[in-house]
Amino acid sequence: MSKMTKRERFLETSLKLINEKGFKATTMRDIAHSLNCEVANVYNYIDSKQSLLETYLFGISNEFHAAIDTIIDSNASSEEKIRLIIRIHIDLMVKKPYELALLVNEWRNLKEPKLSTFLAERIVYENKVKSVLKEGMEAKDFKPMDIEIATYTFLSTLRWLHDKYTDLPIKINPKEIEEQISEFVFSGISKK
Amino acid sequence: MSKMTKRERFLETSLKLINEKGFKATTMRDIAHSLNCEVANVYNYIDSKQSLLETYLFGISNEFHAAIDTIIDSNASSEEKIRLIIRIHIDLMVKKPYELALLVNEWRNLKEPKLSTFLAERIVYENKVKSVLKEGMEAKDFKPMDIEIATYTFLSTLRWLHDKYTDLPIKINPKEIEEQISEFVFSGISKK
DNA sequence: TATTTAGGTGAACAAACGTTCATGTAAATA
DNA sequence: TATTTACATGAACGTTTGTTCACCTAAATA
Repeated sequence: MSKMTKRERFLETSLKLINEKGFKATTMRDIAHSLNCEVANVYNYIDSKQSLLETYLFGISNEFHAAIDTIIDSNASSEEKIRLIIRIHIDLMVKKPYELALLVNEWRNLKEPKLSTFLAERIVYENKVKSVLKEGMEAKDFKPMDIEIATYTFLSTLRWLHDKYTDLPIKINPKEIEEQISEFVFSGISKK
Repeated sequence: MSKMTKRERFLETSLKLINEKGFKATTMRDIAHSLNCEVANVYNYIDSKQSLLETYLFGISNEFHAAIDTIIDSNASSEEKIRLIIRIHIDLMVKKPYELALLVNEWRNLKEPKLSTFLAERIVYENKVKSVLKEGMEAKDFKPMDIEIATYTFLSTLRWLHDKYTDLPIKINPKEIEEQISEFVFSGISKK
């Protein structure tokens, strides 16, 4: 399907552009220019600028949900579940760093009612993580913590990845990152 | 100084607006409207929309630098320095949550050469944190870690604060957050 | 009193924006 | 061969944008 290929090339190009300049600052003419065509042509591939953003954001959001659901439904231990959550974040960063960066930086540009849908999905995701931490606390695998603070702090440890991964030409070793972050999350920086 | 008061009221109002809608999405007419005046009047307080952003960003950036310099120049232990860095981040979140949110979300909208200046300052800040972690590793206070990953992971644990603090009407207890995050950073979530 | 200053107005500007339209071409399909 | 399809164009649209201008008013200052 030559259309599919072309459309995907278009999606990839505009994705990088939006990442560099931000969604609002990227104009349809910018996108056209980096594809060596005229503005009007862009509308052969996409309905509107807004739907472009929606495609990216809900696409990557769904991937996160699919991945975490598999983990939660498994019968792994709480610790193992947290390790797996770390892994899927790093996997997705390697496979789709630009989509991930968009997820963090550009969701504000969604309009209602899509914005509310997106935020609701995000809360659901956070709650899934929260449930794993809670489970682990109740099983005494994890220490007693404020569950809200622990959830946000934990998720934050994974939120800088895309930044370094989209910028650097030299890619950091994902396995190394996974080990280092897991170690950080489970036992911190202090020498015991 | 009635001008100072008025100008500060103007700065505060536009700061919140920009946080809600994003810098690009906030128009000068939006700002005027939320001040119950006309657009032209806004230019009595500020040179341009761009300089408005610069004022905020470099203002809060300077505060972070001033604070961390005091810590680094002290003769506290590495662990104590990290604890103090956590504290200043939380202090600033309490005092200036909106400026902090801007620092995280809107720096992309700076234009050259201010953008480069800002990014250079940020790298300097990260390097200051890095030096504390390195110092602690060499003194065997901290475990052996990849210094880059440790720095970014540590700083990330502090980067979600503003989000919750600007949104919620009920403020979380800063002292509690400080303790929880310190515990997370130094010894992780595992029950030892 | 005369004058500077702080605060405020409405209209207008040139530029940039997302989007549409009528039209064209070359290849794939029927 | 006839027709659909994918890809492409340039001009134009209505809006919105940041910013400027000439002008106004009331209070503080000289």
